[in-house]
Amino acid sequence: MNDKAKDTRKGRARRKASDIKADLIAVVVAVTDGYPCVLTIGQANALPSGPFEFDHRSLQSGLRAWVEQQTGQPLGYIEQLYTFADRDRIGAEDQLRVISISYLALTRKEYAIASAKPCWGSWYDYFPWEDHRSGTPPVVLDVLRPCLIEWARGASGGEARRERRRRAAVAFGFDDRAWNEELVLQRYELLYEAGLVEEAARGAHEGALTPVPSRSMIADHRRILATGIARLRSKIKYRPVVFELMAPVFTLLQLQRTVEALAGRLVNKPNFRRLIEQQELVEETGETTTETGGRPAKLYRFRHAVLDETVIAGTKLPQTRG
Amino acid sequence: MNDKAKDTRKGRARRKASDIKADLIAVVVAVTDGYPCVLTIGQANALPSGPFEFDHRSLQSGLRAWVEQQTGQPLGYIEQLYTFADRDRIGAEDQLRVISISYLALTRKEYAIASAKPCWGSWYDYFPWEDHRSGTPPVVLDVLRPCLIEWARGASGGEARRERRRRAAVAFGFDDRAWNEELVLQRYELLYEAGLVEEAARGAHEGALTPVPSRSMIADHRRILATGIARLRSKIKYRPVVFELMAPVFTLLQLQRTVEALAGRLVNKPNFRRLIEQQELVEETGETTTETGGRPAKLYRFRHAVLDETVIAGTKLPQTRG
DNA sequence: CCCCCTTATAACCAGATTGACTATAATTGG
DNA sequence: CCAATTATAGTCAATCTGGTTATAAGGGGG
Repeated sequence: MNDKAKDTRKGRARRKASDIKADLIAVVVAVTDGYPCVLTIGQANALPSGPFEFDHRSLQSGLRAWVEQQTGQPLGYIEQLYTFADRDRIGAEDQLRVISISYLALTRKEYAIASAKPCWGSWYDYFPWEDHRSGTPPVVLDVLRPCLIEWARGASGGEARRERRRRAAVAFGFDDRAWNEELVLQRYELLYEAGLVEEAARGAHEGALTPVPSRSMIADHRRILATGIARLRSKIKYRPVVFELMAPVFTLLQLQRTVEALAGRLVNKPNFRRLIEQQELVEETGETTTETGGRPAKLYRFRHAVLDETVIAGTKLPQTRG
Repeated sequence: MNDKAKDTRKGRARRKASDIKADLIAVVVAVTDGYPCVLTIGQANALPSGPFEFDHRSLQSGLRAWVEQQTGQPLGYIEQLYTFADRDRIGAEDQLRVISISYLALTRKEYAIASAKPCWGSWYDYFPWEDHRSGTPPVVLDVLRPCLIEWARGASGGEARRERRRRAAVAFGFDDRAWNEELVLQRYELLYEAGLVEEAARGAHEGALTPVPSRSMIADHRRILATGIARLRSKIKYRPVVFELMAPVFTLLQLQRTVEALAGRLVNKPNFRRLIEQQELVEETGETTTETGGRPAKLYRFRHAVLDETVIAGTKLPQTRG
């Protein structure tokens, strides 16, 4: 064995395949009172994460362990987001390749243990341009649009300028295009490319443009969050995952408000009810609540049986194209 | 440093986080003459794969390198399938955790370089029960159904028996249920659980049932293939990925046959044409071909522009519910 | 050379789904 | 008891979907 050679000229020697580290990163989401919240650590600028270790039974259980240790929040529903290992993400000294495996988890804050200090924040603090529930937010038209137009003007060549204009228009719904709430990642990447988010300046980019007012995160965590939001906004339309975020018993309006918080746009009330009922996703508990003001609302619970019945088929939530 | 301690009692000492190996595994798909084919190595019983190494620029480029080296097939479209690292997949001697990162790649055989010996096989060799283009295949009703009924009978307790019956019925469309072509993975896992595929017997399972006639693969490669097929069958319905499998110029019927090969079921011809045209996914080349027999068919090409226009929105292929 | 067979292409129709709107019922709070 | 608020039911048109039928344009065999 050439262990000695390896030990003496550590970093610069040829690398073995096992000089690899795997990081687990979690986007943990909960919704309360119409606010879609994400779980963070540090100064609310990092997602819970930690290395995959030898005694972790699986990737998922390793993730659960890290999140619970760092935030006291136990996780229920988990799904994988993406795995990546680009050169940009190399560890210090270039000695280690880091593979990042990111996950989306859905939970409810009530689960949280009091001992730890879970740090929840509305994800619209990080993406103020994504909340269209009260119409297009001012920041889009007043800040982003002029900045992006300016950015497009900076391209070299007329064709490149038109291309930038078109991309911005598609992503943000300019020029009478429809807003598509699923394009979260495309929008973030466009702003990154245009130097309009804080983290774009870190890599010693060109002219340091003044970033759009929004909360940032360390490394590429905000990008991972964007991926999680996009995945969730897409998934609620064809899988009954919203219920992971609901209390065991809820009213239909509460369910609708949760969907709207996630999608960042309002849906039509009668149509929403019809869609939920005709898919038999929920059943009445027989009770009502008056806590909502007005006429008492029937309480419902999720029919867990549908997960077996339709397995993975149909079961789509409203397309929220209203 | 306790390098010495580590070197002497190698395997059994406490492990560092870096005792990790990452494997890249590819499900490479092409379609020719109505056969959906998968690229294999060895005795057509393994997917192309190899470890992620230090000089790979990214996971994807590492995958491309391995596939090209092992099969001579360059890859075009690639998307990630899943990353896993369960204890089952531990390396020999329990000294190494292996993380497997699987990908789905779409390509055309024409690309293949003559030097290597690419080994293509219809994926229905591995999943004979998945091809419903000529109606429900005999193996489903004559072999799988009785075997699964027998398996359900073997459960302990009436409730467990009913549960098994129901799961089998949902997955395979028994008892007047509709066949859902997307449940590829559920079906495979059900057969695995029932001991009806060859690899289920490897883990020294209970009674060695006689497996259903079908081609098997090493390790869990067949399971990964099932994941890839399921993803592809789902994705062709809402993203224009079929075109990655088509020649630059094609007739609408050729496009339809490709979709049918993937979905394992027939679609309605006029509806298919209407769907393709109204989405403006293709444009006429102005030429026609008589190679198809009968009346000459117009030739079309994919409008790559749609990838920009709709970005990630709409653009869905037929739901193939016919 | 004509007829038949095959495939391409166009037109049509009924049922289901969707989006949007309107009306009515049941509470609370002043 | 009235007004405000919320829940719930019903309606209507536009669209989409699955399916069928009819017509056009080639090649090949008798």
